[in-house]
Amino acid sequence: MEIEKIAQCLKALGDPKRLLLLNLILNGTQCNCEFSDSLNLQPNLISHHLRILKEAGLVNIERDPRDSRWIYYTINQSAYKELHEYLNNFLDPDRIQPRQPTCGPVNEVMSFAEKILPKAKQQI
Amino acid sequence: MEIEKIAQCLKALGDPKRLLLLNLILNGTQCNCEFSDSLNLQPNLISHHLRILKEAGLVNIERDPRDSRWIYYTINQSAYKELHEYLNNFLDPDRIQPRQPTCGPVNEVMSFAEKILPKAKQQI
DNA sequence: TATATAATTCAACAAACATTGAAGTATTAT
DNA sequence: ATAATACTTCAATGTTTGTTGAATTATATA
Repeated sequence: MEIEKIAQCLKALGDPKRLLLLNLILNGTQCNCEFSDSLNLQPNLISHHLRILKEAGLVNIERDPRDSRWIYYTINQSAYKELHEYLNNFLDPDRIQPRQPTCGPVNEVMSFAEKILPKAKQQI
Repeated sequence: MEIEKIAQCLKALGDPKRLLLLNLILNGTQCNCEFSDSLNLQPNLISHHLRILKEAGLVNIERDPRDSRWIYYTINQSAYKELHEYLNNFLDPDRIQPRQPTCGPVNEVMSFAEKILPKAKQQI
């Protein structure tokens, strides 16, 4: 998954209403009308936010075979799993490295240590 | 962590350049000048994006005690861990529920089953 | 004191975004 | 055929955002 795609997903999720919307879909809610009632938003605004989630690839769209006026949104499971795994790795706190100065005053001290006190530096 | 705060963090991360920036901080890089070199962006633009990450609470700012012209950005570990855990739960694919129709044509069938075939419905 | 350095802040702009109300599409019900 | 339903798309609005270049702050150096 490319970084632009990850950013697009995160941007799509970076809105409280869309987070609530996605949460409803996760819970099994699906119709625009239900979203509209739950979130107290106009149907066209729901459509707008759903499209952003869809364009990010997080949700699928499906029309009811009996009455195609009804549209059901579902989680795109593969994309969802991929995002989950990517973020779980990316945001892993174990990845946090201590500062590795390559410039600035601290680095000059390090350079000094490198020249004058090579063994002391190894202990730092 | 409130949903608005989560959304703010996700929004802050919803930009390729800020993802790269955060990745550099995670790896131990810190000075504006280094970010500027790595990402090929002007220092003031780096400042802009760093501020958005800071305002989301994801990074800390610290001035060099020897030469306070230099500013070091570091990961806000507690906020980072909290976000990691929250998203790991929120985006967990196991949370995905099957559709639970409460309206639409499918629901009418369910209502029919509820009235006429209560035992058959339990098998669905 | 004057100059250089590291980074931020300001002003300005076009592009993108959320929101609203109205119109449109496709389908079903009467 | 007409009306109702479920939802989308369009047009218009004000707001926010990313980007640029210039000005500014704060500190260190010559």
